[in-house]
Amino acid sequence: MPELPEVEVVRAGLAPAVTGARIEGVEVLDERSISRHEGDAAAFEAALLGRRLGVPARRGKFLWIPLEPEHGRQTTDALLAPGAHRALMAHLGMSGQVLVREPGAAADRHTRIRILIDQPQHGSLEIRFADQRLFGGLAVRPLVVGEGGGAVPDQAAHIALDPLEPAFDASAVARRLRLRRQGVKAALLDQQLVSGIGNIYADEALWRSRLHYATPGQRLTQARALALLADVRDVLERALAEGGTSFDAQYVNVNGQAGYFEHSLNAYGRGGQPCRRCGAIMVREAWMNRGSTRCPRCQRRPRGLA
DNA sequence: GCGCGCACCTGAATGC
DNA sequence: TGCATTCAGGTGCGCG
Repeated sequence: MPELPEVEVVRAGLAPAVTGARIEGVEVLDERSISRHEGDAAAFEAALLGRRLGVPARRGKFLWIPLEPEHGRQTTDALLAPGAHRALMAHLGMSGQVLVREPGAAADRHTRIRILIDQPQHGSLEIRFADQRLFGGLAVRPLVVGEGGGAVPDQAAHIALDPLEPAFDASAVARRLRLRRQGVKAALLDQQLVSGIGNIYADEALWRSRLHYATPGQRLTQARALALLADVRDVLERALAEGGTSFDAQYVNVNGQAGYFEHSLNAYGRGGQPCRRCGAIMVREAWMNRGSTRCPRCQRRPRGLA
């Protein structure tokens, strides 16, 4: 599942291939993959055709490529003031992939959108958005001022800074976390508190911090909350260094290659296996319509919780 | 405002 | 062998 490290690997892979490129063709094969776009496939294609792409950017699990300003072109987008900037926004959802291929390369399974570009250094390339479960998608969205002051697509304006952004204020996030009555795992997955964390890295960070997922944020000291956020950052950085996690082959980089962090996972997907710290058998429990894996010895349920 | 449950969606795995 | 069911989970929305 693509979380922050996987999306960052995709962003970094896209940067040399798309920066400065001109869009020569757009083909929407499945309109469900542009459900976040306001308009039909024809409108999506018209919004991109002939535009030049800027440097890909990311916040949490949202990825976008700014479209360079249109000089002398009249916009028909009611959301957009004349001269304002827009971006091609991507969210990978559960199974989205952004692939860079040579034109005419063999078909990729579940390809939903094809974008043909001409890049000054690399010539003609095809960007493919493939998505099995259709939770992800592409959209052309106006850029607005997001948290921290930078430009983000309007649909990501509510998304908090992620732990790898220079402006991320761990002390402030820890204070907000400690106001929550909800369990720490639910808080970590709240993209309006801290972005980029999904089920895999939440389980990994909680294992490192020896915290049960249901521990209320209110029960954490500031030091414990800061230590948890440090563990979150550490696990994200390590996963990024290993090219991300390709647990069920739903994530690959822009060249279609899997990451290696699956081999370094200590919690997610290890139910029934011994804890790498204490040897107790890890348990996988139903939690919030998902699964959550923990060590019953290292990550005990807090006293007083059902 | 917060916390929780649910719909969306497909294909692999499992059960009968 | 074939059909039905279960499971995976990020996001947005509705309800209490």
